[in-house]
Amino acid sequence: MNTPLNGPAAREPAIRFHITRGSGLPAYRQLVDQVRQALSLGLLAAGDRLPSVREVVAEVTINPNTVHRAYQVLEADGVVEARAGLGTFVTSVAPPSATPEHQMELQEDLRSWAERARRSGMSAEAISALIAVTFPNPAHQRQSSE
Amino acid sequence: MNTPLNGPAAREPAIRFHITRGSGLPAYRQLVDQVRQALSLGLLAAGDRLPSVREVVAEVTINPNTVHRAYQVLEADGVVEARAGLGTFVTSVAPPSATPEHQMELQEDLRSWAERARRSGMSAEAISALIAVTFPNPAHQRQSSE
Amino acid sequence: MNTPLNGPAAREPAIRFHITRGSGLPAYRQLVDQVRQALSLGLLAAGDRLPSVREVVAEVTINPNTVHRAYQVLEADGVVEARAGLGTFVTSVAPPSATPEHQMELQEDLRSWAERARRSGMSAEAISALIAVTFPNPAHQRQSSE
Amino acid sequence: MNTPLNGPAAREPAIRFHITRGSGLPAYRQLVDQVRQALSLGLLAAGDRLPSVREVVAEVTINPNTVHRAYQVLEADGVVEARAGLGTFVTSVAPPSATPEHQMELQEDLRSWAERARRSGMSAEAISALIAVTFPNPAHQRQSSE
DNA sequence: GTGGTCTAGACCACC
DNA sequence: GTGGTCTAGACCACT
Repeated sequence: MNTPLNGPAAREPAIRFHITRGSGLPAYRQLVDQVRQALSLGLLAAGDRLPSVREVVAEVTINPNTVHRAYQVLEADGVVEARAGLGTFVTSVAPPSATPEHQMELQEDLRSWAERARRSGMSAEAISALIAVTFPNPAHQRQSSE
Repeated sequence: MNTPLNGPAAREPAIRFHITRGSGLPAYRQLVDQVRQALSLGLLAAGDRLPSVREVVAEVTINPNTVHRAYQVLEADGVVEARAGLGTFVTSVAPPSATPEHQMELQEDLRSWAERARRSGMSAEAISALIAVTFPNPAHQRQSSE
Repeated sequence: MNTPLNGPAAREPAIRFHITRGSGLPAYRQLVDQVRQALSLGLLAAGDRLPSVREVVAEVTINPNTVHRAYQVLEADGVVEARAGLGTFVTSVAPPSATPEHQMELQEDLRSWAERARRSGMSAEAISALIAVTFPNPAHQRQSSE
Repeated sequence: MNTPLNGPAAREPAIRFHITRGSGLPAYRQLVDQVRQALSLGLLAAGDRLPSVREVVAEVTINPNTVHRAYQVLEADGVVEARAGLGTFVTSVAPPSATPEHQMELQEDLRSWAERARRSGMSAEAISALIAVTFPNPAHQRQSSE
């Protein structure tokens, strides 16, 4: 759990969003996916507060309605809960994963794998493609409603 | 060229498509991405013929217009060339990549990496998330053309 | 920019389209050509907003999809940029051309040339044909993109 | 009239075709238009023989059926007449136009006009656009069936 | 048979 | 309101 204290605006958000415009993925969906990813990696835990709509808008240049919609989807899926005047809070418990240390280790292994691939002549596109081919149906491709 | 033999209708298509409905990615975009991925992995080469629109339709249950749209995007990007009455052909040369053997080796390494991750307690979602976090802006997220 | 004043809905579109049904040229292509012509004549400049799809539909009696297709081609060629909820905007800078006054002068010369041709017995068809023969490959006959 | 002699294959064709692939205009339509233009300029006259389908195919890389179709359209419009074993011959009389000398003079004037336009900074595209704007509905944009 | 264009209409995402 | 995607189906052009 990530220091779940009280007081409305007292701490900085537990997650920072980013939108990739070029991708075909709708913006609201990118936000939803990022929350879910952070959850499954333990970067976000029950009780954590999502940044307010305004904070997100200030950060990523997006329409407030779009952020709001993403939060609604997450709430409908039972992942977060909006509390009037306080903000939006994670409610679902993160599924057990590897320890943060182990995850970092795995991430390092993945990076060095990519480095090897690049040294053997593969472009960034090719490496991406190889990953896509190896894991044909990644988890982020599911529908909403868990 | 990959399969330069036989008469026009004698050889099977150089690529087979698949659509993931649940993903937020538009179907036509998935087709486009799959062609580009195949190209960057050397699975598709200049001169190869893409399956006809009708063949794709028969295979993946999608509207002909949607397939056509994907092919149009690829043509606008200079990746393929459509010739009425003949079909749609790859024109762009694949950038040099690793040898097929080396690619298979790398793919095997990637699979065993994922296996290790899973054994250390990570769910498929978590593994996907870890990959997404490690490679923030994969190549397939670019916009078309300039 | 041509008309940089006023609020969003206050100014009239920077270009008006017209479709010639009888010509063999596809409608979407006529729209594309008209935008590019206006651009090369300086009638349209970076920042200008094209009429919305619905506006065009109301003006020329054409299917929204066809207009959309034209705008898509222009976007793929980097000429315009579509922003959902806002409209479609010219992005490419017009190449330097003659001054508007000079262009009007040249146009006047061209008109009087045609008048002379007509007085010497040539029909409108013949004059058209003479122009076509004199400029065999006009710019509007190019393919899109690379 | 352009030396209308006899004997099937004895003289060279009175017109040479060219196809612009990039243009949206269908190939058959380009052939039709070229015949009509030549006619209205007096380059083709009643009795002249069009090149045979084979000759056209050898010249412009096009499917025989497409050439055939163009000739059929012209025949349906009463412009030409196919005579079995002999070829296709122009039947319609050319409308009166300017004398060849006068036409050449006018063409020269047009060329020098374009030269002036170019010297004042206009690109080839801009010149094309200016012509298109000045003559909004050129004759070649009519439907078939005179 | 191939690709290409157009219409019609529904539904989604974004501002 | 804006643009974007998809379906359905008709018709055309080309080989």
